[in-house]
Amino acid sequence: MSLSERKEKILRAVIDSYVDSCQPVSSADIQANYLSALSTATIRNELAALEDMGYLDQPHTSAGRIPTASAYKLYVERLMPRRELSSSELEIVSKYFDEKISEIDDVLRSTAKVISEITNLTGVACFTNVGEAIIGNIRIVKITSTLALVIIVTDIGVLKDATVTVPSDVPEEYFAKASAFITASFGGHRIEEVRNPERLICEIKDEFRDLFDTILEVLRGYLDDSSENIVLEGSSKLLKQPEYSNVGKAREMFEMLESKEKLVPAISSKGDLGLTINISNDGEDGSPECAIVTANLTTHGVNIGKAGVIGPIRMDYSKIVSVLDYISKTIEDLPVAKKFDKDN
Amino acid sequence: MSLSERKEKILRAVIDSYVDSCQPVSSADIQANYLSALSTATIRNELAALEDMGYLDQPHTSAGRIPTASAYKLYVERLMPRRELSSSELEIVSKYFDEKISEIDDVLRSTAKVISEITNLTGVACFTNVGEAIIGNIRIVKITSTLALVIIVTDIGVLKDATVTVPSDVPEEYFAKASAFITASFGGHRIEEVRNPERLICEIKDEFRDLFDTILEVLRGYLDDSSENIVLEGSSKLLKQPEYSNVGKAREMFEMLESKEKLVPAISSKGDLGLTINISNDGEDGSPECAIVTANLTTHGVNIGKAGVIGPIRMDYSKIVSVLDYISKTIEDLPVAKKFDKDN
DNA sequence: TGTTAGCACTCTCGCCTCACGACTGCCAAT
DNA sequence: ATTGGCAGTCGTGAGGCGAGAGTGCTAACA
Repeated sequence: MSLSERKEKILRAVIDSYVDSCQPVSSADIQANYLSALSTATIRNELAALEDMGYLDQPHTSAGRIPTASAYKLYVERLMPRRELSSSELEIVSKYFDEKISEIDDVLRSTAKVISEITNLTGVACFTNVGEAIIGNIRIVKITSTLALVIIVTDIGVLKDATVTVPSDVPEEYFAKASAFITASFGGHRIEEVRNPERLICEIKDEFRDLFDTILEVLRGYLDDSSENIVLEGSSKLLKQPEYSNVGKAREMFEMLESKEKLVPAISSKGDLGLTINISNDGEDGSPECAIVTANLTTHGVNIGKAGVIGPIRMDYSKIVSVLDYISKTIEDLPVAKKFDKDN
Repeated sequence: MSLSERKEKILRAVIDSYVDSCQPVSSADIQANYLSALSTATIRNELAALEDMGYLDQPHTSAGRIPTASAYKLYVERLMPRRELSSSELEIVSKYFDEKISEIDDVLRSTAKVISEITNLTGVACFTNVGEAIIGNIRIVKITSTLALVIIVTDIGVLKDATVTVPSDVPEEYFAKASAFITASFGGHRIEEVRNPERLICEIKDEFRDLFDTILEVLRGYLDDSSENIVLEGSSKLLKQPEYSNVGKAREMFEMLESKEKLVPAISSKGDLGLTINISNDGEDGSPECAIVTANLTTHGVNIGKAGVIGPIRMDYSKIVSVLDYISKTIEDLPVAKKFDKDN
């Protein structure tokens, strides 16, 4: 079903105004601020038609209109203007990305912070499913008489290392040899392949058997708690939004943000698109009424994760999409990204 | 100023009742639920006296009494009962600590979770000021042609490691020698001593000069962002407390929780006591009206950090102190703690 | 046929009032 | 010193009312 140009203009006006003020939009508002060439009566007729088509809602007879979820979807797909970032927004981005960033964790954190600061909503960033990372190099380093550190280098960077206990009488040279063997076994494989370890290597030397199993366990550990890898910034900003001035709604929202179990699927849904917009109406699955917009992050072509924004359904999609686009590009070219080259 | 036994009983009743219900407590309430032997008139007289002494407040003439901050202080010091944990509470603790915990991060996270779950408030845990950690062993490990990992082992565990860029032509053997030299230079010193590096060593071999400076920079990095080391769990639980049913108050609170700059001093104040109770009244320094109770965490005698609870001033101090006590003891004996022994 | 002015109608919101009831403080009796 | 009784205070919630916002509809007009 396609809309006349005038209907599109009016619908856009309703959305823009409502996003800005969170107040139902009246025909007079539209005339005063967006389309002064039309009379309020004409606008009213069009509003009534748009309501029939399912794009608008009316809280009660003597109130203005508010956009429905379908209206937002249409807005994102066809109606919204593509913006450039303002200079103050560009400044915020460079504030966080110009300073030296030395760890991939910092990339995620800065990304989430920038998003939050520019949009005044909650910024979120997470690693790609760590199971898909390709193992490059595994080093076991003895650090005390009974402890060793397992360092796993992958195409998306160095994983958070794990400590393992080892017998105190193992000489350091052993670990050098073991590292080489282990790297030979796992190198080039995706982490999730450890679920079927028998495919990894034909024969395991007996002397490395224990260590091999330990490393397997460590790798499985990464598969289990991908939850650790979510960064949230600016959750408190949600409390500034009128949608959550009701404490009950606010609590639903914060409970979702806190429970990674709910958050992970919400963020990673619809995997591979460049941009995902996920508008969830209240009640359908216990999740609060909110919208999540995420973009994939890549550096030099390697997918490292996702970043986006969480907020009420009423948000400035135009601005958000621009910001996410710009940040994606910024990260694509980040100098720090060199460290993720597969030159190991 | 000392209170008669009856005044103490009444004050305790007021606090217990108010903590439970968040409603002003009337003389009739006290008679019905705590002290049926006394008449309401007598209780009223005592209440008036306690109000004169500054322990109680009256929101308005026809309301009951609520405890003041001094009342809570007195309660914690002398009035409150010392409890044992209930069996369901003990179950929660063992749920989080019986499963294998392999990293110090996990200790903090579990601690915060347990506290939050038992108290229904926000649990917090953090490392001791990392500057006081004593360096044991520093290893530099080459992981790609241009990147190396700096692993710093201290008496409180392995620090989150840092990646540094290195010239691609440096042979691996160099790092082994360098690690030995660097360890010799820094070993046994507290991290904060790097502020005056000239005291650390008399002469630096030229070949290690660059690396030495890099490590200095890495160590200084830890001093700067101690903020990373705070774990919060269950912030959303605060929204269940009537104190924060007003969104404005809730936002103040969440903004504090989000800004490590405000949170760190609040948690680490009054350093060395076994238990610190910090009741901050609204407005005095921009921080929200809340109370923070923290305990020191040690394992096998080594101080590793702090843990506690953040919530409204009206909280069940008796329960909280018991929980913190019990958790402290649990962590003191955690098997995982062995890895912090200074045997390196 | 599309657009517009005018008007009656609807519904929310804030305001006011008022009566209820929760507690207290005080006084007089024990 | 304690207690019952009672008058007094004050917050709270219900109900009513008027203003104002915004609509839908109708009739006129291009």
